[in-house]
Amino acid sequence: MTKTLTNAQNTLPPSELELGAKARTVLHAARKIFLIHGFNGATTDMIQREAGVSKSTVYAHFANKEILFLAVIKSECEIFTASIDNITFKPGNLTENLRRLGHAYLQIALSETAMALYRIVVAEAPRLPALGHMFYNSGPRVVKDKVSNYLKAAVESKELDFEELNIEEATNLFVALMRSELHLMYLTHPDQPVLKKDIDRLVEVAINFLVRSYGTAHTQKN
Amino acid sequence: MTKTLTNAQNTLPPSELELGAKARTVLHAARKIFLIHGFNGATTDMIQREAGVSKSTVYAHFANKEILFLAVIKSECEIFTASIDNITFKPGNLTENLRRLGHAYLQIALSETAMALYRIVVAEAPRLPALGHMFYNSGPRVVKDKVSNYLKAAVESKELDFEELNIEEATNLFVALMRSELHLMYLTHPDQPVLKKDIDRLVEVAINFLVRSYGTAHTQKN
DNA sequence: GTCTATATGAAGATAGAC
DNA sequence: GTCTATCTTCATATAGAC
Repeated sequence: MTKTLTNAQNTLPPSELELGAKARTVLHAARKIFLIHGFNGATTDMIQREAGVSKSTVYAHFANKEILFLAVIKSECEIFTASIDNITFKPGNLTENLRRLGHAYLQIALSETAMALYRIVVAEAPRLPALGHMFYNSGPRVVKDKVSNYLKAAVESKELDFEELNIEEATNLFVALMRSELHLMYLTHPDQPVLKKDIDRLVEVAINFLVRSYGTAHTQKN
Repeated sequence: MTKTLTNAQNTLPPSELELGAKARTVLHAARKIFLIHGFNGATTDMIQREAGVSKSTVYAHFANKEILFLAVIKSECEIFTASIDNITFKPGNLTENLRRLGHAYLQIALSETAMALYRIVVAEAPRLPALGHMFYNSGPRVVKDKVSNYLKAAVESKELDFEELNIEEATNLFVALMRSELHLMYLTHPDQPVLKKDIDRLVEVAINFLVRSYGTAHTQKN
């Protein structure tokens, strides 16, 4: 009777918080294996072995491989969102805040975990569109809201003026400048380490670009 | 004896041109199946069925699944490069040429095939780094060379002046502006069609952005 | 819930006839 | 080279004891 109050459909993965200790062990093992091997490359055997439990323990908590996979991705997306939410602004000038925004974002987006997640989601999205939407809404969407709010404030305080562009377009441009081409570079060259120096330079170049185009008399250098 | 003149190592996939009719049938079937299902998701059974041949015919021409996969990706990359090479400039003003460059690039990058290829390469790159390098060099690298050459000419003709930026950085910015965020949007929302209107707007916005920042007295509007 | 053992199916790859 | 039939391995998932 009271059972109906919990997850009505067992087609949905359980949320991490409502899991017991053993189930979390399985989830963490699954996270590791899926992020390394992808959905099809990962096997329930690997996960079971990594977790140090038996097969039936896995299936006692997760109906099947796909449900377990979705639980992992959902959990990762939540962590992703949380770390973006943690980005803070130092009250101060435009350039400094854009710099913080850029560094914080790139530190997340270029992390091992985020790139592994990106690889999997982009690969599986055609089969599981919900995955793509979840990822977009937990990551890029959240970043863009953050940037968008900041840019809006900067327009109101007359530090920026986008003229013919609306805020969403301006946001897209700035975020795009930040991520690419470094993101693509690392995605296709997994054997090369992410260099802090490159990130720093990229952020400066992007900020410069933005301020040159849409800074006001207050913020333009020339 | 003369055999040694051909592919010395059978660990390398054969080039498309040196294949017989049946082998090409297999390759084309494999192309379709791999681009839809990815490496692990595709099975040799599917490929065999799609090609309308038997299993041993597949293995007669390609040593194993991975070799066949590499042959497909290599072939796709070559086509990719060729279509980028086809981008031409209309002698005329800066804006018009950037527009041609942008449209041609996005038409390729946002095509079904290119996005399917991107999904697979990005997913498999950690296991097969050579794949990532090949893709980067056949696609993004070629585009960037194209853009780079054009921008260099535009600097020499005093239509653009990048000041503190070198040409490579300027190229990265422009290409990044073009691709993102539309690329990411479509990757994570495979159920949504690519809209010409969005591409057009994106190209205009990016060009405007570039010219505002780095146009000279000749090319600036204000 | 958790284990060991196993059912059941599918995958990659090969044997042997033609 | 190409086919049919098959080998072997490994995958997902379950049965049944504790």
